[in-house]
Amino acid sequence: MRNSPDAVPPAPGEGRRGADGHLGYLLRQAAHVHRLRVEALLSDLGLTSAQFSALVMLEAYPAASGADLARLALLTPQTMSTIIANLLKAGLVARRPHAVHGRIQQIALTPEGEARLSAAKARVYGLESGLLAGLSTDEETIIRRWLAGLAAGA
Amino acid sequence: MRNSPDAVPPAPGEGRRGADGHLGYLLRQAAHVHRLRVEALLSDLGLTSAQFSALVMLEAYPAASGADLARLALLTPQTMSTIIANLLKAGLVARRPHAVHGRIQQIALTPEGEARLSAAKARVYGLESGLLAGLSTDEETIIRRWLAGLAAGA
DNA sequence: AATATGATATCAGGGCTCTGATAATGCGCA
DNA sequence: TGCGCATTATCAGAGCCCTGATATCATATT
Repeated sequence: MRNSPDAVPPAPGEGRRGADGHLGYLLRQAAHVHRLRVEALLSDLGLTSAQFSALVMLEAYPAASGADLARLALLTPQTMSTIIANLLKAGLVARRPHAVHGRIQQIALTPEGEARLSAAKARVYGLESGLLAGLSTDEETIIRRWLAGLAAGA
Repeated sequence: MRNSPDAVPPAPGEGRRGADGHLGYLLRQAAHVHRLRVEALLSDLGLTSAQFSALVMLEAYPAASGADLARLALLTPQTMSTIIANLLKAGLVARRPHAVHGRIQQIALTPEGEARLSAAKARVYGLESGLLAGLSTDEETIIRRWLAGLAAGA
């Protein structure tokens, strides 16, 4: 503490803030730090982490609706709607009404969106190797299974 | 997809959304799902995940300043400031000026804040065991080390 | 055919998180 | 003494994420 020299906080990596802290707390911090890294990497492309995820999904599932994307990302339709709105404003995606279902708006990448996504993927996926640094394949498998189980609601 | 039967998305846990997806993506989803669980658990106490974290730190480091708490949580002072503002509004913490340093505001739990925190901790730490379900101690150590390394900026 | 149900989209509002900018305080050094 | 630097707090603005409520459209039920 800067203001109370009698209660010195441990540095990250020490005490309960380190590997013996609460697992939920560690998970939160790790995801937070990783998200900050991704956003720093993408900031000059004018993309946020959430926008990048949406573009990746849109590339994999073209002509998806907002509700489709929300389901894929485990987000609410309202949240996805604001992300899409920002991508629309930036001209990275476009919408057109569904040919049959009058209410549905299909969303697609624009050429500019594809270009931006391509540049972003090269950078972000470069972080992936850093995430694996120092891990054996067995360890990687353990971690992957644990994370996937959590994400699937286990 | 509900609107395009020709492009069926995998369920969570299948395909690239499962354990063979991108590690950064898995990390994000896992932390997201866990945060939702914590907030569902705490909603009737009127606490968010961020507020709970702040209260835990305040209990461990009494009379910390907003800047201190921000450092502990790896958040910006501005972010911590809004969290504190909401805790103040709810009467769970109180502030008083530092005895020597005129600018610093020291923050402390109120009795109501302590009571609320105590109830919340019992619930949240109960989730911890679920996070460990099916893991050997070796596996747990691997996961802990990986998360802590990431959070520490490795 | 009329109604009920479910899916989609959107409005409103609140909390979390960031960046950028501003102001006040305390400390070190010329 | 006085100036500059670091720290603290705060204002402003933007994006993400949630809950709750509403309106539109499609389909299934009666």
